[in-house]
Order: sequence, then C-alpha cells, then structure tokens
Amino acid sequence: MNTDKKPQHTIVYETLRKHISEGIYAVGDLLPSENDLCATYGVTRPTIRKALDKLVNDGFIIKRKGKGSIVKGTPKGVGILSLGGTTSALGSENLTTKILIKPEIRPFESAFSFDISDHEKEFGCIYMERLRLINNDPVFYDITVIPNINLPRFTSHNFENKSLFNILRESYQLEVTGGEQKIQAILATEKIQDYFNVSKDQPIIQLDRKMDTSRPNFSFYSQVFCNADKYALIGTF
Amino acid sequence: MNTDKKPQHTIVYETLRKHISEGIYAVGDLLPSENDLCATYGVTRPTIRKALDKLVNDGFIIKRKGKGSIVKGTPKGVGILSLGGTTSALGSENLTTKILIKPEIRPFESAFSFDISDHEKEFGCIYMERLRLINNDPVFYDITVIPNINLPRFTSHNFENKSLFNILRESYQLEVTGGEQKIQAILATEKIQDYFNVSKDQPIIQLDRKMDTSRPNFSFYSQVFCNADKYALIGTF
DNA sequence: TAATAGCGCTTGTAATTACATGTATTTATT
DNA sequence: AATAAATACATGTAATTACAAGCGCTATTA
Repeated sequence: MNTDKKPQHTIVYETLRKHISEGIYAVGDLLPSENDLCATYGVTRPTIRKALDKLVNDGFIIKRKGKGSIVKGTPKGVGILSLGGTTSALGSENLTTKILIKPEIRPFESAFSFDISDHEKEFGCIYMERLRLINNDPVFYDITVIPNINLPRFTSHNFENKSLFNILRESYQLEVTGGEQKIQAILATEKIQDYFNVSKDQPIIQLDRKMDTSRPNFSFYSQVFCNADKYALIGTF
Repeated sequence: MNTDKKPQHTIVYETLRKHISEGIYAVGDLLPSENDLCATYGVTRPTIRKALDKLVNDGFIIKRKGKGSIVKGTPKGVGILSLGGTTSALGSENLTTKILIKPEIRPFESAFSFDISDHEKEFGCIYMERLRLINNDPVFYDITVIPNINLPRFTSHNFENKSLFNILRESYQLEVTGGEQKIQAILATEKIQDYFNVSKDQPIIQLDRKMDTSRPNFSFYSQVFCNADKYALIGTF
C-alpha cells in the first residue's frame, strides 16, 4: 500500500527496535558497536547514529560514552504520552477497539481546547468515538475529530480493531510528526461512569491532544479519557 | 562553577532558543536558512542541523522541506512532561518555591512506584518536600528522594526559589538525561486539600517520576501532585 | 491570458574523514 | 603484588562533499 521508500536510518531504526522488542537483544546487553552496525547494515556511522539517536529518544536504549549502547527494553505501560498512537505503544495483542460512533461528517465547531482556523471550520470534520479495552477492561474512551479536507472515502473504512494512525498512513500518506497534549484530572461524568463501569467519585485523566502531520497545516484532534486506575499511563522523556 | 565547555551545536541551540523566547524571531517567521546559520555561527550544516533538530524536538520550530524552519513559539503551559524540570519549563518569573521539608538524610525505603536497588537502599536518601506556586497559586506539591551517594554537603544548600536541576548540574556535574513517569488521577487527600486549598472532591494529577542522570546508574525520584484545575499540564511529542 | 517549464532556493539523506574523550583491559613498572 | 602507564576500542563532535527532493517565483510558450 505504502510505496514510499524509507531512508536507511529509518530501516536500521525499525530493525533494531524490532530486535529489541523480540528479545533478540536482552535488557542490559550491549548492542553491537556503531562500527559493527555499519558493517552489518552496509551504511556509515552518521546513518547508524541517527538510528541510535531515535532509539535513545524513544527509550529503547541508553548510550554511554566509551562503553556502548545498552538495551533498556521496550517502553512499558500505556505509552500514550509518546508518539505512535495507542496501538503501537501497547503492542496490539492486548488491545481491542470498539467503535461507539462510526466516522461521520459533522460541522466542525470546536477541537476541544485547541484553536481551529476558519479554513478548517469551513470544511467540517470527520467525527468518531471509540472505546479501547485492555484485556477486556475499558481503559480509554476517546473522541476524534479530523478536518474533512482531502480524505476521500474516509468514512467507508472499517475502524474496528484497526489503528487510525495506520489507516492515515497507508491510505492517505499522512504521517503523524508530533503534537501537543494537555492533561487534566476530572471526576467521571455519567457517560464515563457507564463506559468504564466506575463510580462517580472515580478520578479520570483527560487528555486533549493535537496531532500534527506530514501534510502542512493539517492537524487532527482527540480527547481521551483514561481510567488509569488499573493501567498506568507511562511516558519517557 | 561549571567549567565544562559546551559543544557548538548546544551553543547554537541555546542561542536560537533564547532568540525565539525573546521574540527576536516572531511566531510564523522563517528562521534564516541552514546555510545562512552556518555563516552566522561559523559552523557547518551538520552542526546547525543538530541544533535545529533539538529545537524541533522541543517544539520551538517546525521544518518544511523546500521551505525552511518555521518558528512555532515557546512551548506554553506547565511543561512538566518534558525534560528540564519545572523551572525551565515555565520560565522562572511566575514560579516560586516554598520548602516544606528541608533536605534531610533518611533511610531509603521506597521510591514511590519505582524499584530501587539494594545498593541505593544501603546509602539512604536525601528527602525533601516542596510546594510550587504559580502567581501565588499553589500548583505543585512534590516529594523528592535522591540516593545519598557521593553528594557532599547536599543538605546545606539553600533550595528556596532555586532549581534542583541547576544545583545538581552546577555543584555536582549531574545532568538529567531522561527518565520516565507514571500518571494517575486521584482525589485530594487531606494534606493536599490543605496545601492546594481545595475541597475533597477535587481530582488531582499524580506523577511518579524517575530521573536518569549523566552519572551511570544514578537516578533520583519524585512524586508530584498537581492541581491542574487552573494551569494545564502540557507536553509535546 | 493562462498554463507550464525551468531555475534557484530550501531542507533531507548519506558517505567520508578526522580527532576528542570516556571506558576497560592489558602491560609495564615499582 | 599493587600501582600506574599504555593500549585498544567505544561513543562524541565536527568539517566536508555530494546529490535528492520539495517549494515558489519567473519567464517562456501555447
């Protein structure tokens, strides 16, 4: 589907990340030295270092001058605070997604606590609501709004147990490049009590997220409610 | 105090960051091109690009191929979710720090939800509690524990309105290189109701943070309670 | 006049080379 | 045998060069 040819540092990064996730390199082990990796992948040190920098940034390894690259492991927990969407952060094994409101086109009135432009408003938005369950426990309830600009046939995709990020990437060549999020704590509303099966005194984490993409000036938004009682929200920095 | 000589890409990064914060480059403006910056700072493109990469990562600019580096502004809000400690994230103008419990040496029993080694336990820890106020509103209440290993005269420093990160850097050459954090929502305990002057139904954000440092195998820990009612916790990714 | 092809700018990727600096082991010295 | 110096090897920083690819303006052309 995606025929883009990836840069070499991305290939190296993804390969090493996979190897770490699969336990080919154990936690505490040293990765091969940068020069060895150069030989293995047939690239030069700057390319290898770019891949390793990203692994450091994503928390898979740490580096020590004079020592090497030490495998730290796969970032654990519900890493919604870092890039990648919920699915890639968790590993899709335990996560199921239930669609509460299928993607539908609506007027674009607001994007939670973020400002939107007149241009965005004019085109309306694609609106959807999902419930995410980890091992059958409902953990996330999220509302997503995407400006309805140049996304043909979007509402006809099936989102059940599929990653929104992947659909955007594979069908629309849209890569999420970054974003920002605001975090608050609230008491469970009636709707949320119902979805999460919790009492009204249950404190809930609310994340308002803005996702920037590789298409200039195209961002989409989501509001995520988390029952962090059983599963911790984890992030590295 | 700190006589380390900084690499050039760090100098460029810090200079540009300062210029953006001070409004010398306005939001939406283009930075000078990479080649221009090379000439200005007397370095080569890889060096400039390293500095720009960090600015992108920290949310100060975004880059567009064929266009340039667009100034995004200074990351707003209480950016405790990214690196740098509370002070640097906010700009120290609005933030005051009140010491509730001055640093004292205690047995090291636990580090909140993180595991600690026998080696750490053996040496005990430095314990302190602080209340942070933004414009005189109490917003953070935090407990910090630091393994008492090779930190001479630590408890004799004055921490009132001073940054812990700066003291660690300047007096002990300890740089925070990263870390992880767990996020939960809780109801205000009596102590927190008192500190934050809120009712018992007020939901509070609890952050358990582990900070890794440039000294191998040396981390310290803090538990931060945030009243995110008035000031949002913001992070970029 | 309107579409387009070209050009000059930008950033993105990548190889190559050189030296600095921290770590750990080995070797030589006392 | 204990200490210190030498060493090999790791990552860190940096300059240099080359080409690819995206953006926007201009001038050419239909």
